[in-house]
Amino acid sequence: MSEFNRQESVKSRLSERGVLVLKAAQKLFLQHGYDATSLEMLIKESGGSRRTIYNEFGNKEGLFKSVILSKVEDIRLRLDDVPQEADIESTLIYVCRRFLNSILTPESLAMFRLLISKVDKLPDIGQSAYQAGPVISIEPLAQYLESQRQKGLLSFDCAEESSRLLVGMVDNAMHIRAMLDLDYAPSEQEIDQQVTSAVKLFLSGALKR
Amino acid sequence: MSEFNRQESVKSRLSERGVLVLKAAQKLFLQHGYDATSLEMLIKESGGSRRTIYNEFGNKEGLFKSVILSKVEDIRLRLDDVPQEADIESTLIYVCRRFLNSILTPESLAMFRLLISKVDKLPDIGQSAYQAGPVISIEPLAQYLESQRQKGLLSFDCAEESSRLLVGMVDNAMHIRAMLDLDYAPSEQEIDQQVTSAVKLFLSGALKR
DNA sequence: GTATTATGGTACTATGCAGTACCAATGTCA
DNA sequence: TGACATTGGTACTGCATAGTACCATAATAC
Repeated sequence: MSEFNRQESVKSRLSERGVLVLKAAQKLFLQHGYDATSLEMLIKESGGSRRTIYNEFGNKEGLFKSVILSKVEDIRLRLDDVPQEADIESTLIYVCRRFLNSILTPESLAMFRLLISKVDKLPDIGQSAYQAGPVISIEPLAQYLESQRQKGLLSFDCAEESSRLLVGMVDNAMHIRAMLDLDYAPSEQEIDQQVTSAVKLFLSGALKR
Repeated sequence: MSEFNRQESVKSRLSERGVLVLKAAQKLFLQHGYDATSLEMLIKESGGSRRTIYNEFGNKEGLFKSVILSKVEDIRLRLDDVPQEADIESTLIYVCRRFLNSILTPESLAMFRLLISKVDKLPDIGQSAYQAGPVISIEPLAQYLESQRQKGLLSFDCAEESSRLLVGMVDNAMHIRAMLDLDYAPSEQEIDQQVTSAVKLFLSGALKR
C-alpha cells in the first residue's frame, strides 16, 4: 500500500509539462523500448524541450523509473472487487478471466517486456514492480478464498498458496508465450476454456464435499 | 523435431573459430544483453577478428540468431525421460521438480530475458524459441499422462491441457518473479513445497477413485 | 515597467559502436 | 618453392544519441 502511494506521488510532484513528458515517454517506451526511444522522439511527441526532461527527471534513466512506477499503477491488475453474491465457481471464473485478460493486454505485455529488458541495469525497479503488480493483485483472491474457507465451503492449507496455484493454472503458459510471440492472441473461447478448466480442477481439490 | 535439427546444424556449419565466437557470444549476450555486448568485447573474449564474425554470421544480428538457436537447444528442458516405474505421484513430483529447477537456472532466466528484450526487433526468433523450448518440453509429460489415462489410472478430457495446467501450477509465479527480481532465489524447500502442492491438487482432480 | 526566473529551441560536444577497408601474416595447394 | 586464399589485427568512417551550453523569449514578481 505504501508502494501504491509512492507511485501516485510521482505525477503529483511534476509540473504540467512534466506530466506531458511522462505520458509521451510511457507511450514511446512501451512502443519502442528504452534504447530505441531517443530524447528527440520524446520531445517531438510531448512538446517542450530537453530542459524540461533534465529539470524534472534528472536524466533519461530517471524518466524511465518514473514511467515505470506510474505505469505499474495504471495497469495494475485490479482484482480488488471480488463479487460476493454468486456461487464460488462462477466467482472464480469471473475473477480469473478478468485477470487473464488483464495480463494479456498489449499494454501489459509491453510493460513486462520493458521491465524484463531493463532488469539487469535497474534491479530495484523490477523488484518493486513485482511487488506492486503480481503480488498485490493476488491478495483479494486469497482473501476471498480464505473467507469461503471460514464459511466451511472450501478446504486447503494456505489461502495464499492456493490462490497462487489457481492463478498459475490460469496464467499458465499463455503469459510467457504472449511475451515471446507477438502474433499470439488467444481467442475468447480459448481463454474461457483455460479459465474454466483451471477453476474446475482447482475446485475438485478444494471444494468441501 | 525439425526445429531441433535446424538448431543442431547451426554449429556444424561453422568453422572452428566460428564455434569459439559463438560460445563467447553466448556467454556475453547472456551476461550483458545484446546492446551492451560490443564486438570489441566479443573479439577480446573469443580471439579472432571482426572478419570471422562477418564471414560466419553476416552481422551482429545474424550472430545473435545463431546464439539463440544453438542455446535454446542446449538448455532445452529435458523432460524426455519420464521414469515409468514409480507411482504416479512420485513420478509427477520428480518430473515437475526437475522442470522447475531447470527454468529457474540463472542461465535459463538470462535466456528468457534476452529473448524477451529482442522480441520486438526479431519477432521470428521469439516464436521459434517458444516452440523449441516450452512447447516441446511439455510433450513427454502429456504423453505420460495420456498413458496413465489409458491404463485407467487417471481421468481428464485432454492430456495436453492437463499437463499445461499442472506445469502452470508448478511454474506459477516463480518464473516471472525470478525474471523480474534478480535477488529472488527460492530454496529447495520452497520448490519442493510448491511442486508437492501442485501435484496433489492436480491429482485430486485427475486421479480416478 | 523593470528585474528575475523559468522555459522553448537549437547548436555543440563527447562518446560509443557497427560495419568497412586494408595490410600483414599464416597456411594451403600445385 | 611460388601463387592463392584465409584470417588476425588495426585503423577508419559514418552514424546515432545522451548530455551540456547558450540564447532568446515568455511569464512572474516587485
